[in-house]
Amino acid sequence: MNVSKNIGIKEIAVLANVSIGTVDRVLHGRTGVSKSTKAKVLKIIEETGFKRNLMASRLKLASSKTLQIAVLLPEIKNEMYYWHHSNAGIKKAVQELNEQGIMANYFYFNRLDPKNFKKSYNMIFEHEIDALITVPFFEKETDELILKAEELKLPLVFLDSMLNNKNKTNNISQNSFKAGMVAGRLLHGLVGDCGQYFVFNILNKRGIQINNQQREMGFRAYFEQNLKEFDFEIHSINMPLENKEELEKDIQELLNSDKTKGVFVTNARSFLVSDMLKECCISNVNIIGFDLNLPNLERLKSNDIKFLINQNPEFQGYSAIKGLFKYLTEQDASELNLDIPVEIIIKENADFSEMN
Amino acid sequence: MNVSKNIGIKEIAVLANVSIGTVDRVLHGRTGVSKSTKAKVLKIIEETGFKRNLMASRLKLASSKTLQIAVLLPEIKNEMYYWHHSNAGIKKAVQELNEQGIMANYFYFNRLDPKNFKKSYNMIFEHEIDALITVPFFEKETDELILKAEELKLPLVFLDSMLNNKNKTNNISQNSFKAGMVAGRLLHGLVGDCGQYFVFNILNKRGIQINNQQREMGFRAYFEQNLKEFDFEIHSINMPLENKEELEKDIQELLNSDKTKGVFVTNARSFLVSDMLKECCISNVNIIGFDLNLPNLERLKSNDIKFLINQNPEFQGYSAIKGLFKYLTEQDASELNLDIPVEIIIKENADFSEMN
DNA sequence: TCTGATTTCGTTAACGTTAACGAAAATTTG
DNA sequence: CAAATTTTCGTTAACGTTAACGAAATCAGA
Repeated sequence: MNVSKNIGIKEIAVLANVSIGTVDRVLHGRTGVSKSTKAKVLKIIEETGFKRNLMASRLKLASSKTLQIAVLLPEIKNEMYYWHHSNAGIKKAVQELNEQGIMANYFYFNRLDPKNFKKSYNMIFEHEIDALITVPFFEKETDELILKAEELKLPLVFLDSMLNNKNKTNNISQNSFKAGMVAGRLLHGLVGDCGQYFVFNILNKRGIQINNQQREMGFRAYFEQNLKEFDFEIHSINMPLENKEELEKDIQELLNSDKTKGVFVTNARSFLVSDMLKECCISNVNIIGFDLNLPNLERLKSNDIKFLINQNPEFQGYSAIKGLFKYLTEQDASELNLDIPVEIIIKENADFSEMN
Repeated sequence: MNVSKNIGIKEIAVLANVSIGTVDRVLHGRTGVSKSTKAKVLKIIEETGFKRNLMASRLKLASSKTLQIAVLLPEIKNEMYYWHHSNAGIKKAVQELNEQGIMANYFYFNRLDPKNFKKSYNMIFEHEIDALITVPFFEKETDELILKAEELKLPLVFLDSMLNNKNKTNNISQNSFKAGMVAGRLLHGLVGDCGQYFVFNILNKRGIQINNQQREMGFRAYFEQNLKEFDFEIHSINMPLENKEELEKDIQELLNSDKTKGVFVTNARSFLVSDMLKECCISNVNIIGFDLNLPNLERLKSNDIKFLINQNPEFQGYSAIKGLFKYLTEQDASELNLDIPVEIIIKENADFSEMN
């Protein structure tokens, strides 16, 4: 059992023949140290593999300055809503790091109003913050935000990216294309080569999302890559949230056959599709959708939905805070980009405890 | 933006009209404080909701005593082997907590020799350790270990539990029955009601494991619960690792039909079954197995295995260290029992980066 | 060469917790 | 009731890092 005491700033100072103050100065790249002594200290640090003790560092610093993380998310209407989970993860991480001096400040924007998003982040910039966590909802406004953050040298992390950011930014999100591929294989396994396939894109007032497009592309890519003789069609159905009655006729026509049917719902509302198809008396249908919201979980439990894909929003939020903290305290940005696994949920491995 | 400074031991001392030394004494339940002052301090602590600053605590304590965690795992033969991943998770957590004063000491036992397991943990007990992480491989010896650890008041965490521990202990492991249920649904989805089902239990010198039995039970339970008219058979095949040639004949006979076949391999060697069936020219077969070892991943990539269930050994090891640290530093045992999710892996959401 | 400005650097008091040390108070003993 | 014990409690120096403060050394200008 080796017991190697970690080397500290004091030892470095002795070895380099300087004071701890000087070591601290070079560690933080502060001014006031000559080139030669800087080199000397750096050499010793290199040789000894010294890493500063973060816990001592945070103990000292947390008392004078707590890191302020701004969080800008869509308005949360419903306790069980998707963003509620992102928030929960953020809160959990902040709780864990609380004594180390970090705080989250929550802001919300109207999910249908780009202007409001812009106004919100401009308002945030008037406060003194150290980083911003948000969501790339609106293409143009997001680009502007990226530029502005760069200008202000403000770390920026996006959750649930729906945009192909041209500028490289920090993204913690699931690869939607990959998720579509997963959905493809799962549905294909259930439905087989002789079935019918449908992609349901549910449209809200903002139209179809890039995320959903990517998911559909991945879904189609699965079939193209895995079935040489691809002689059956995948129907895309764009379903507006309102006046879906007129759609129901088309659906009756399209889906009313004896064939096994596979339905891929590219967003979180697969329960709506499930209910609609049930109402239309469509049978022999296998549905796969996204996100573990309450109504989806109910349909999973009742076997009306076969698969759900989890984006783990709680983990996304949690990771964003942890990653930012690491970046702000260690200048280590490695945890600011995360590819959230495509988690496959069925009735047997689902956690229904939130339903009770 | 509220900025609430955390209350400290000093404030408690002032409020209770005692010195910080006394506050520290009641915080640690040490002797030397009268009943009345103890009550007084406790009351203030309660009222203020004071939580001691762990980072300051660890800063002080890490210098005088680093926590020693003993890790006793089966001998690791192969870099890619299952236990290698447990080890990697343990190492990662220890790395993260290094400066807070924690160390892991690794020990290995012969996987086929219960005596050696016992000898190993007895040897470990001669060292000064603060906790032990191990694996419940052998029923009798594990029970003895549990008793001994209780006696020594030594925290004990089991990874990959294969035993129904009568004594309550700390387990970080996947629910094997549930995993079997998951396998049941996934295979049933692919194979349907008209197929044939097989459970392969691969036997090594130690015979069949309780884990594997539980998995089979879960698998069968799925079908019993979900198919009212359950008129087809699930064949169990016990396959010894050596002289499997004689088995091949039986298998030829059993599996040689046009029907779609579903094969559930209850341990990590599904690649062996896959290869064997291929050799026997059995077609139309769907295999599901456990663990993301290299040969399994290769068969997943080549579509010879359809599903793999991940037990996330790395996460298990990681969580064991983190949980023990929390317990040893905060007396909070809540993270010492973990139900590892049944993670479903298919070709599209697998991480093949370790194959390269 | 002397003054003043500037750069370089060492000293020190914190951050909140811990526990050793010893002083004071309370209790027991003869 | 004084001496000896025992119990209760306050003081203090750490843990490793930070940054303010000011001293010493170097440099610039006349």
